Amino acid sequence: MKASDKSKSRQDYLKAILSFELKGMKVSTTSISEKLKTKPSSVTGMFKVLSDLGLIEYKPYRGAELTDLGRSEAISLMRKHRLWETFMVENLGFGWDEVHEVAEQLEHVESNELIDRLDAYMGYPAFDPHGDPIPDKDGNLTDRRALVQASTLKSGDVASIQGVLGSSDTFLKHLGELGLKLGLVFTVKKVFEYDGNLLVEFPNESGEMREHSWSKKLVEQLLAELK
Amino acid sequence: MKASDKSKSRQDYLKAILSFELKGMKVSTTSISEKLKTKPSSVTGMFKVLSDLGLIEYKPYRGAELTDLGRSEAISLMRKHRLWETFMVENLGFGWDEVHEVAEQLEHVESNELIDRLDAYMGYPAFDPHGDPIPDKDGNLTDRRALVQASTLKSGDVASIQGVLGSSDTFLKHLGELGLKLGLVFTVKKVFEYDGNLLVEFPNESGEMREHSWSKKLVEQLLAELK
DNA sequence: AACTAAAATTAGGCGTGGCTAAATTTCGCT
DNA sequence: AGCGAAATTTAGCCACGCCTAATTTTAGTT
Repeated sequence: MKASDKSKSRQDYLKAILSFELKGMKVSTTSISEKLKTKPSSVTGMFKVLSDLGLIEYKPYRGAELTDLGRSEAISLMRKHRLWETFMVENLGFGWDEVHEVAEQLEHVESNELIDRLDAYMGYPAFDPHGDPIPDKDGNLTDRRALVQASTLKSGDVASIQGVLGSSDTFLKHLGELGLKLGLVFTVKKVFEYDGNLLVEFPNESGEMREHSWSKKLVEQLLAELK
Repeated sequence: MKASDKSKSRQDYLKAILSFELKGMKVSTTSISEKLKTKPSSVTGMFKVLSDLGLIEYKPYRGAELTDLGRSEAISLMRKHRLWETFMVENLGFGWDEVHEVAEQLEHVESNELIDRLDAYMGYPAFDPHGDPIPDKDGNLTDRRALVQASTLKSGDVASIQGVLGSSDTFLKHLGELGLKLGLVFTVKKVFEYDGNLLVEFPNESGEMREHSWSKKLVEQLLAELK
């Protein structure tokens, strides 16, 4: 049995472990079993296997930790998952909420060439449709901690546009029509419960403050940095 | 156990069975085992399972035949396989010879919505990069165009490459090395009686006309459409 | 420090889809 | 028709990843 023996199951475990590590949580057999809809005893068994493969550090009763090898494998899976989600939303027109399940399957397709070409085809997006960063082929993440989807802003917040999640023609064209540019500082005047629209205020080209209504669809694709 | 319980293995068997039926060949346990790199005894076991699932008709010692249910499942897999191959070649820039393995994995992704959107995204292609017809979502095939083996062409004929008969790695790789692509228009300058080679002329990547000699073995596997 | 509840591991099984070896059926040939 | 080789099936086994039940370890409370 070699580390190069990938299996869907092992990959699912690595991804689950990574997700807990990223949240700064201890990786227990119980938590993993809940995430993967298995039982703790099954997780113990798999931890032994992953440990033998050098993918995790595992001490009985002490939980698990990814090794560098395991982490890079898990990040590669995350990269695949997020790139596929991006492709489905940006190119195939799926809703951002419809793509997770299918991406769970697509991420297990073994071909770095495929995923790297898909990445290039989409213009190396830095974020997926949920606003999560997409690791590059070396596993590096663009740091996104300071950025939030504009849809999460509250009334009274002052923020600047620092990125977008989409890259479709129509989306980018729309941004131009609204006069939105990277770095634009705006104030949230009101959040409409009803439809999720945001009433915002920002200066037009002449520097005069104007109010605009941004659609929910739009603000979900805007990444903002709070002032 | 239900028919809706798809499994990679069962799907591979259905596809293999379909491929033999399409060639008009009897579906024996030996032939399937060779195709799937398993053993005849394993095939016997799986035939029983598929038969219980109503996907094939199986009489011991008599081989197997797809039921309508099994055939429609197999054709759906063929559709997925060919659409993914088309996507990889047309959109991602892969060569003909590089896509089969990966498509074998992609075809197992379960989502009709995904494949139908991919189909639409590419404009409902009727043929894959090898010239094989792509079934539509109801399983209907466009009739293969009036194609002839390139080996039957005469001096002076102008034709385009529309498909290939072989699918071996070395064959497909060879096509790439020669710069042959689907749709390539060429002129037959001469047919050599001696060895059946064809002297042909077609443009290289830069658009300059060049003469090449195609071996008999090669042209027997090339499907062409006369202009 | 002892006790107990929660968490984790071990023991023992199960289903899937492979395998080898042995037995059986089919089929071509004389 | 019958014989032998080839094809096929049966019998019995294995690895993987899951399960339940029983046991062991840890950690919190008094």
